[in-house]
Amino acid sequence: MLSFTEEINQHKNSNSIELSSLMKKIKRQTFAKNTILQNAGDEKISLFYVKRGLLRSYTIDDKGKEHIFMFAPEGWLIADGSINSGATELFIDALENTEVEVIDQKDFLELFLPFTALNDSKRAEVMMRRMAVMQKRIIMLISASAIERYEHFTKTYPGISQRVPQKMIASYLGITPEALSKVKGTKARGK
Amino acid sequence: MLSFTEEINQHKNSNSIELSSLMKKIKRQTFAKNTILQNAGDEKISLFYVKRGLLRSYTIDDKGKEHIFMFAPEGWLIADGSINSGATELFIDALENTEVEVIDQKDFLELFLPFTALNDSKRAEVMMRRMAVMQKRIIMLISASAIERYEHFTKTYPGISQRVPQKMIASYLGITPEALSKVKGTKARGK
DNA sequence: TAGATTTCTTAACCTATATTAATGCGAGTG
DNA sequence: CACTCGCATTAATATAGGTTAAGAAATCTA
Repeated sequence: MLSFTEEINQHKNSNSIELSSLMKKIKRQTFAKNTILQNAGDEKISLFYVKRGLLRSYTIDDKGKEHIFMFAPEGWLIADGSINSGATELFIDALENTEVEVIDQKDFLELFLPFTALNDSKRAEVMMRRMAVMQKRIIMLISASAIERYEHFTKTYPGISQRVPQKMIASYLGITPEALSKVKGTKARGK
Repeated sequence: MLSFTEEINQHKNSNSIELSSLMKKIKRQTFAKNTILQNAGDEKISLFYVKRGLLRSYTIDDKGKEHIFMFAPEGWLIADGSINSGATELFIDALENTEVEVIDQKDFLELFLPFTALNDSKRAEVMMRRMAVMQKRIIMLISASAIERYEHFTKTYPGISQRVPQKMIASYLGITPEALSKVKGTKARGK
């Protein structure tokens, strides 16, 4: 996927006033490892495009347990999809020193999307691809065993298993770190 | 949500030639209970708007087991979100005698979306709402117990638990019918 | 580098859910 | 109405994964 600024630069045809005012809405920021970019309950929803590094989004349940919703390595877009009560439900933080482009959800919807050529069927396609990924994950979660989930993860995020702690992968899969460790061990030994 | 035709009728401002050619793309059909509307592997992806009745979408795994992805009662839109290899991955069938409006995905993307006023930020909002629902379900699946999942289901589909067999609800939740029966029983007795 | 801290692994034990099977109920069909 | 057949329930048993705990390995930090 292209970053926000790259996407905009593809459409220089438009007048430069509109273009530069949109460009001002996009901030480039760097965050140190372990920095929190968004807290659940924040009223401003932002979209982050990862240029370098690694982010994750997650919830914390009543018992204080984290549940990772997604990871976002280079080239990924990450944001809280929830729009209830206008506030966010997910935390987003940096698992590595990370460089991002940021845009407000409001600006994204009102300025960015209408500006780019994506405001035709291509834009719907991008979102449908995203929904396809979620559909696959839901089906996996209702049907697959721990080891099958792990294998699904490695396909979805190639090369990421070396960059994040296993306990976070377990959290993403909806199992405990101990269960993941066990299941990986027995699988390796079984070969 | 509005049906396809209702959506179109909101935009009579456009010229009537374009409007009537679009209208021709939308078919109204009725399907008897237990009829299959779409098989996994079908090359034509259709979108179904349910005017009356009840549909569901589901996969069948290697062991022949069904996994229900979603239900679609009156007012819901149902379609296979997967776009891999241009073919569908889900089955869609009728749980009741059902009346729908149907449109091809291709026509939906190329004609319907550009036609309606939804081709601005509103359209993105509709899809974001959909993604928010999926986000909630994923978080529920990685974090909630059987009974919590059931309660989440009754909130998502109020009034539907009386219209579908329990074993299908169990399938939607990713648990066995026996487990759902037990868990409901102990909960009722526990009160 | 040493020490502290976090993460991973292993193991013993526990619990929720799966599996299998038997029974009874209810809806659909002749 | 009688006969299926699919569905729900219950129970006995099995198992995957959870919990707890402790030590080993890796990573961070001074």
